[in-house]
Amino acid sequence: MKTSGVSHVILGALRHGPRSGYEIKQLVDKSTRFFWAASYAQIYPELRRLADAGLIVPAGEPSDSRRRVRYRLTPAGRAQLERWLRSPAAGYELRDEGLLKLFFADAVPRRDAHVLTRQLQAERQAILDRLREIERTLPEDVPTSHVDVLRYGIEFHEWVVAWCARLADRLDSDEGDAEEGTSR
Amino acid sequence: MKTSGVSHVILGALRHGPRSGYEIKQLVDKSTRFFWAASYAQIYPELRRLADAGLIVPAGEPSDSRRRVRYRLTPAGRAQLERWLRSPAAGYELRDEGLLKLFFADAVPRRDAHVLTRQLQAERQAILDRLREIERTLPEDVPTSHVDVLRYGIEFHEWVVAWCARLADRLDSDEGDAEEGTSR
DNA sequence: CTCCTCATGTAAGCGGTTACATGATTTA
DNA sequence: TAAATCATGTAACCGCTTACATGAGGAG
Repeated sequence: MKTSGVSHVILGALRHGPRSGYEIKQLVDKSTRFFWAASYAQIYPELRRLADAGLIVPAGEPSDSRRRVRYRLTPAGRAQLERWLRSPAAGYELRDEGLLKLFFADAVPRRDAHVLTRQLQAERQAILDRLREIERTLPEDVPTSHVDVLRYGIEFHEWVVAWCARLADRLDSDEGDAEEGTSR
Repeated sequence: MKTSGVSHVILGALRHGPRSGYEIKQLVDKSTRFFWAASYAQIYPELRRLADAGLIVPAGEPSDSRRRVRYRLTPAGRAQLERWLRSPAAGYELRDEGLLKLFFADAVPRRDAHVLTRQLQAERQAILDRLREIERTLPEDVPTSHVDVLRYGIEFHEWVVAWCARLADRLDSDEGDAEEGTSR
């Protein structure tokens, strides 16, 4: 079976015990969403495919009167997860409208570019705040690998906010130069 | 007309003079690709739509014996570009397989997690090298806004590489602890 | 009894990539 | 004259989002 994208999220989410599609979605929204999102419309059909391929099976556990199907990894599923983790490829895709605007910022007066930068800074600051909130309310039993990645997010956003501030200051101090357009 | 995504790239690419679809694609591949990619299959149809909407027009310039259509911004097109640049929204989307692997890294022994981190570091270092090469070979007349964004890319990747190195060192020094699985 | 959360799903559509098709012009 | 590059385009497909549908169980 060709695993890719959602498959790895699901396989990974099941690595420490059975989870349902709903629970996986919750996990994703609380954690991987920032660098790898997934929706129900991806998760549920993919659970089917993974089950058909024998990588996961419904865990026949005692149901607590909730209609719900939890899946667990089969040996084949765990092997697949480990194979993926050990494989070298690790693509990277970004769509950052803020950077795109900054890139074309010389189409508007310096003033506006300055405002633009401050807006970007504020947005990233808001994300940073949310990440810090997540860190504060982190349960005890969370794996270190999760903490590592969360710290990545926090420290990255700290860096971005500082970078925006630096750029904004520069755009501010140079004020008085030629307006409009050619800011080179 | 509903402008979004490619529209802004095109409008932005035309802000300093007429460009053809081919030239826009080249510009994208050399610069915005890292934070906003675009393919021919997006660019050419979008040029049509923008022209139909009156935001751009074919620049009837003296052709240098090349079959080619360059477009330039109409006043409406420039207004649209500036409106977008001044609008507050600036979405952000990331798909980072490296982080996803790190997130699930406690499914393999510490050794493998260490290797994984080093691989990630090497990949990001390679991107960093390419960005530095671009910076070295930057033409004179490039707008400062482009330089700013390139510097962002370079400094960001410097930060990432350092972060990976730190994590890898930690995974290395703790060696001797419990293998396999529960790395907390 | 009502509302909220739990829980599983699907249809339609959008944004994007990949692969292909075509031909002109320049360079070796 | 062959190969590379310039130049414009499209069809098929894929991954993903949005919106909707349905119903059960728990909370007030």
